[in-house]
Amino acid sequence: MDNRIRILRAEKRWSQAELAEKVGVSRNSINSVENGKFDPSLTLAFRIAHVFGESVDSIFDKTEAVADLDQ
Amino acid sequence: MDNRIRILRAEKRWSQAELAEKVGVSRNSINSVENGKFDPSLTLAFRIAHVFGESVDSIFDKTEAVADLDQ
DNA sequence: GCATATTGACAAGTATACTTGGCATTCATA
DNA sequence: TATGAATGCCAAGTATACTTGTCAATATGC
Repeated sequence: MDNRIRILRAEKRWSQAELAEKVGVSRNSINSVENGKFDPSLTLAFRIAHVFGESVDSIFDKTEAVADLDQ
Repeated sequence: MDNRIRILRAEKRWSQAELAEKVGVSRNSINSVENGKFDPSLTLAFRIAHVFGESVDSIFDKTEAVADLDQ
């Protein structure tokens, strides 16, 4: 799933390891989510949004998730 | 995780089975998410938000998810 | 009352998010 | 140089989202 994590992280000048520590997951998880290897849980999405002071909807791109829903 | 699915579903007069069919998961999954038995994936959260025409952040309550993040 | 729809719940299996640990590459800087 | 920080990636294990199938309890309509 596309997301703005890398950009937001650059603005804050946080490494993947720093972000991982802030939201309480492993660096590998941040790396995998950031690179679209797998989607975060809703809980992790909320935690990432929280530390950046943004909404889940503004950080993660729902396009692929809802692509097949429109009648 | 607290959420407004039951209320939104009542407004639309959709059964759990109807909502499940719309978002492409089993009725058991909707029932479990609605009753807080487990949290939805971010993808499912987006799909639920989409069929109700709302945002993920407005439907799901992030309070528990971010409870331990504030320094 | 009777039939049907809806919901809550459980068990067992599958898919996937997430962990730990490690290794290679790149970049900055001493 | 060389040393460390940051990133990408892989493998194997654990945790949990989600499925199918089923049953009981409750509501709703005839």
